[in-house]
Order: sequence, then C-alpha cells, then structure tokens
Amino acid sequence: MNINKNHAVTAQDVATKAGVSRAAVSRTFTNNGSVAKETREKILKAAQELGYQVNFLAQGLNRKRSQLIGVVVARLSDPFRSRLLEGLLSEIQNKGYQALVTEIGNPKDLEETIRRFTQFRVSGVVVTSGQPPTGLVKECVQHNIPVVGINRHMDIKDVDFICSDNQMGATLAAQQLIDSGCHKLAWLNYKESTWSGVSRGEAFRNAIEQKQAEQVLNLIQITALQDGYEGGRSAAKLFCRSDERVEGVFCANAQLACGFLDGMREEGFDAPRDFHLIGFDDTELTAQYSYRLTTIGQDIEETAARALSCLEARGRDATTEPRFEVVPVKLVLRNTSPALFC
Amino acid sequence: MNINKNHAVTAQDVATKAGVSRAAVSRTFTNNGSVAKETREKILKAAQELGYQVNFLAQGLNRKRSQLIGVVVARLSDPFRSRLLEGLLSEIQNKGYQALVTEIGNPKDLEETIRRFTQFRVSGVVVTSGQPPTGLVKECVQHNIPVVGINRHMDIKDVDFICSDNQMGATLAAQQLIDSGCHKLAWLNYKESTWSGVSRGEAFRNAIEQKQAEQVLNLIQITALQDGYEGGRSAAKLFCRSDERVEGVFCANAQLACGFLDGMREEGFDAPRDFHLIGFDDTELTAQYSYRLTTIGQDIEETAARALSCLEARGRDATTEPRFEVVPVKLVLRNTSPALFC
DNA sequence: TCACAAAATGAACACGTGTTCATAGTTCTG
DNA sequence: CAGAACTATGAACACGTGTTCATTTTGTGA
Repeated sequence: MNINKNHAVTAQDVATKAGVSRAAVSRTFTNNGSVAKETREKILKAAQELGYQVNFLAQGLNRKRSQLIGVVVARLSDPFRSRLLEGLLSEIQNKGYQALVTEIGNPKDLEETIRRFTQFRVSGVVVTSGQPPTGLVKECVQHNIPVVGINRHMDIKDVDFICSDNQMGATLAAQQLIDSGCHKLAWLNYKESTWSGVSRGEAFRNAIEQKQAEQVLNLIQITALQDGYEGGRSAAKLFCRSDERVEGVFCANAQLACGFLDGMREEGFDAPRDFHLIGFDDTELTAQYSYRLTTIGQDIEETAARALSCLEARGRDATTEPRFEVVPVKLVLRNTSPALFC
Repeated sequence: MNINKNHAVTAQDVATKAGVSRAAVSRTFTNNGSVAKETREKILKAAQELGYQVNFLAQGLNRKRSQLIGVVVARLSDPFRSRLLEGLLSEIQNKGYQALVTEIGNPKDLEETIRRFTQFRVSGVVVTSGQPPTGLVKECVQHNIPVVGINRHMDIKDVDFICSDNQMGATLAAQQLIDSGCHKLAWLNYKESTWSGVSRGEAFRNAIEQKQAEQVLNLIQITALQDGYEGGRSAAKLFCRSDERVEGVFCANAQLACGFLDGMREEGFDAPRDFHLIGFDDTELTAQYSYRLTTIGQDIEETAARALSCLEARGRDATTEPRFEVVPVKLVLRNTSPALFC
C-alpha cells in the first residue's frame, strides 16, 4: 500500500488518493468548514486505507497551541500525590489531551520546566507542587497559557485554584473527635508545612474554639521535624517522652498520621484504645488492616475535573475572573476513631 | 521590549535585532554548522534580551522527531509503579527530554494512546504496563520509534527489554529462607499474574529444587484471587482455614506480601514469630514499622537509566540487535525474615 | 427559467524551524 | 605568491497542517 515505508503518510497523500484537494482533507478531520457528505466519505476511506493520522506537531504549530497539558508534580512516592496524578491523567486523556508530566526535585529546575511547557505551546498547566513557582507561573500567564493550582493558594493574578475543603474537613474531624468524648486534642503538622497543612490547622483551631463555648476543650500542637511517615513516627516518640497527654489527634496528612500511629505503637500506645486519630487524605495505605485510619477523604475525581474545566474556560477567554473553588470532603470512618452508635 | 505582546518572539526577530540571517540563529542554537564567535555572541545577547525560546513544535516538525518520550503506565496507585515512574521522569528530564505520560485503564484505550505518541513524533516509548500491547508496539516499530519494555518480556522484533534479575532475587530469597531454617516453603502469586510474577515463581521453584539436593524441602503454591494488598490478605485468610502449614513465604510483589502479612495477623499469626516472609519490590510501605518487610529491592535508577540508554541507542541506529538486559537486585533484610548471626 | 443564497471546493498563505547549497572571505601550504 | 582547504554566511527549500478567500456548484423560491 504505502510505497515509501520511511515516508509518513500525509494529508496530501490522502487528498491525492481520494481525488480531492488537501484542504478538503483538513476540513474533514477538523470538522471545520463544510464538506459534502460523499466527499467526506471518500476521504475517510482513503485515510483509513493509507493509515493516515494527523501530525500533531504541524497542527500545533499552525494553531499556535498543542493538545498538551503540562502537569507539575513533586514527591510521587507520596501515595496521595500519585493518586492525584492518576486522577489528573485520567481526566486529561478523557478530554482528548495528552499529559506532559514533569517532576521537580529542587525548585530551581522548575524554571526550565515551565519554559519547556511554553516551548511546546501547551494548552494549560496544572501545578500540584507544594512549593509555589510564582515566577514561572507568571511567565505562563504572560504567554497566555492557562494555569490552575491544586490544593495551594497563590496570590497571582489570572490563575485559578482548586482546593479541597479544608475548613469542612477540619470541622468534621473536630466534631468526630469531640463526639467521641475527646477533650484533650492535638494538631500534628510538619514544621515547614505546605499551604494545605497550615490551612487545615487553622480551620481545626477555629472549629475547636467554636466548640469551646459548649464544653471545656484543650488543644495543643505537635510539630514534626520531618515530613511524611518518618516525621510522624519520630514526632510520636518525642511526644511520648514528654509528660503531655492527649485523647484525640488530627494530622495534616495521611503519611504523618500513619507514622504517628506506628510511633505511638512502638511506645506501647494504640488507637483507638488509648487515643483517637484522624488523618487527611484517604489513600490505599490508610485503608489497610495495619492502620485502618479514620481520615478525611478528598474527592480526587471532582478535583481533577474542575481543574480541567478551569483550564478550558480560561483557554476560551483569558480574561475570566479568577476562580477559587472548594471541593467538598467526606469523613471516612475506620478503626482509629470509630463510628458512634448513639 | 516586545512591541506586539501577542506575537511570540521568533528566530527571525532575533536575527533582525542581531543584524544577521535567521539561519545563523538556528545554527547558534543547534550547535550545528559553524558560526563566528562574535556573531554567536551577538545572537545570544539579542536572544537573551528578547526572551527568545525555540518553538519545539516547529523544531520537531522539521526534524521529524520531537524531544518527547512516551511513557505507558498502569495502576499508579501501586507504590512500586509510582516509584518507577518517578525514576523514569527523573532520568528523562536529565537527558533533556520531556515525558508524555499515559495511563491505560482498559487495554483497548492503549491503541489510541500509542497512536497519539506517534502523532507527536516521540523519540521513544517506555512501556511499564503489565499487559502487553503487542499490536501497538509493532506499530511503533513500523514508524521507526524505539520502544523499550520494563519488567516484561515480549516476543517482538526490534524491541529492547530491561528487567530486574528475577532469577537472582528468587535465589536470594530462597537462600535466606532456607538459611533461616525454613523447610516448608510457599510461593504466593496472583492468579493472573504479570510476566514478572510468573518469572519470579519459576526462578524460586528452580532455586528450591536445586537446594533439595542438600536437604529435604517442601514447596507449595498459594494463589491469590485478587491482585494487590487485598488479594494477599484474603489469600492469607483462606490459607489459614486450610490445614496447610508453612514456615517461609515468598511473594510476587510487595503489595501481596503486605496484604498476606496483615491477613495472617488477623488470624493470629505473625512474622517472624510464626513464619518468615519475603516480598519483591522495596517500597516505602514495606519499610514502615507496621510491616518491616524483608524484600528484594529493585534498582530503579539503574533500570531507568538503561531504558533511556536503549532508546537512544536504537534512535541512532534502528537496526541494533535487540537487547534483553538484566538489572541486579539486592536482599533488603528487615523484620519478617531477619538477618542471621552466624 | 431566472435570480439569488448557500454550500462546496481548491489555490495560496502562514506557522517557525533545520538544513542544504552556493558564495564570499580567510587561513594554510609548498 | 598561487592555489587549495577551510570557515562563515545568507538565500531557499522542506516539514505538514489550518484557514482565508475567491470561485464554482448546488439548491430554492418566484
């Protein structure tokens, strides 16, 4: 069929075979402009037989925009991060785009990364990194590339944000702990936490303060010197060596929570026997038998869907009013703070 | 500086500003052809001031090859998969490429996926999926796109493979279990396992058979009806209800192993008290206090590096002899089968 | 049948780059 | 010093597509 094997079949080939002009082929595949029904059929048949497929590079060059969407991720080893990426990939592909994924190690790489995005004329950029790449995001905006941030509020003009409802999550956690009879509460977070963590902590404090009108409650803060599982574990050990006592703990994320639980176990304490524990982010890990952690579950599919919706909206009209959308969360009751039977 | 804000600065702009031809600009940025030292400096200065950056779409169109590398992943929620992706991303970026990541849910999506890769004229494709996309891989080969598979042997012409040393891993595991005094051994795998799993099982059986010359050993097979953590857990429960007894278990992957351990715990057994347990894949999860699983650790960085090396080699010369490279693994001793003090 | 609107079509341009080719300038060599 | 070898440079073409703009064909109502 294809005489020259090394020559990728082009729209011209299809046009020649179908006996029409190349413009007609282009119109057929973009559904742009009008083309007679039988002509379209001839073209589609010829394309099918030749195995024609549009060259996205040429298409993007012409349209000044590719079907690519840049995704900035960090620390994929964190289960929540990888689940979020999974959700984003799924959504991106469903909408007919392709994901250009970049992991940033040290922040200085990020400049080059975003630059590459613009060089590929991406249709949009999703930033899931905790560290805010302010300068580069501005560069994108300047290049007219829509940007959306996830779980991270940045004070940048013309950028949208999707965020899980930290307020709601913290309130649910506070409610559950208090209803379970906890009076001495703790908030566990990493020392140099991301914005999400800080935001959840503030919301938790507010929720507790509000409840203090009804009953006497005590809130202390436990600070982890590392992030992730190990951070939570050493925080627990340190905490046990102090003479503090606590009945209910709320953690900034699931990794910290699992680590904290394991650290407490090493010291002879366990949940829910000796204290209640609630984490943020409902990952596979938290559901496992060894943890069975009660958590605040984020709606990843909804988050991803809204992120892409933002990108598309801003792609159509760059002057859209910046959105700051909040996605509802839910309380997932498991063993470390079990359901109440009233 | 830039008069027309909506007009991306092009090589022609740089040429005009520097008072040279556009060809000189191209030569400067590609290090192709010769350009006088002072001319180059003029051009670089002008480019710097204008903020010029090469349009990768145009470049790719011309070169018939983009700086993109397609990565096919599946089940990112599996910690090992996401760590592998992390390693690949890092290597891809270090080599100056960009990753086009696609997650495939059901296998029928994969055809369209690979088609998209070819439409973007990727420089190579990395397949990490367990399911073998034979047809599409062939399509890539036909389009002269290098393909490399990871941890999956496929019988396809002109495709390279990188694989962790399952033979070595299984032998190390057998040695450790036997040296620890286990005589009744079991191999746990998912019913419809990937090639990796099957390969590890065969190697384990071989290793045991070899050892049987010296002492009497017993090997049974435990089959999980699901994959992943839950598969391991239910397999353990089922196993306990049988009257079989076992002293050392080797699992096809870490998720199965963690699940199996938790399942056994639910039934009142624990490792290493009642049996020894070794898994494959050393992930963050296995290191955590609640599991402290002895595992076979894969060298992800090395695997990723070799994968890219294969792609580049085949990119230079498509007729290279197909490689099947084996990456050494190591035994990571932890609690479920502790180190021996001889 | 005619006038006119609407649909269909192809020629031509634009997108931004890499690379070949011929030419002018420069250095080397015997 | 003449010729050769080499470096530097710009004009021109190719890459494969989308889209505009005339032009031709078709359809419609009177």
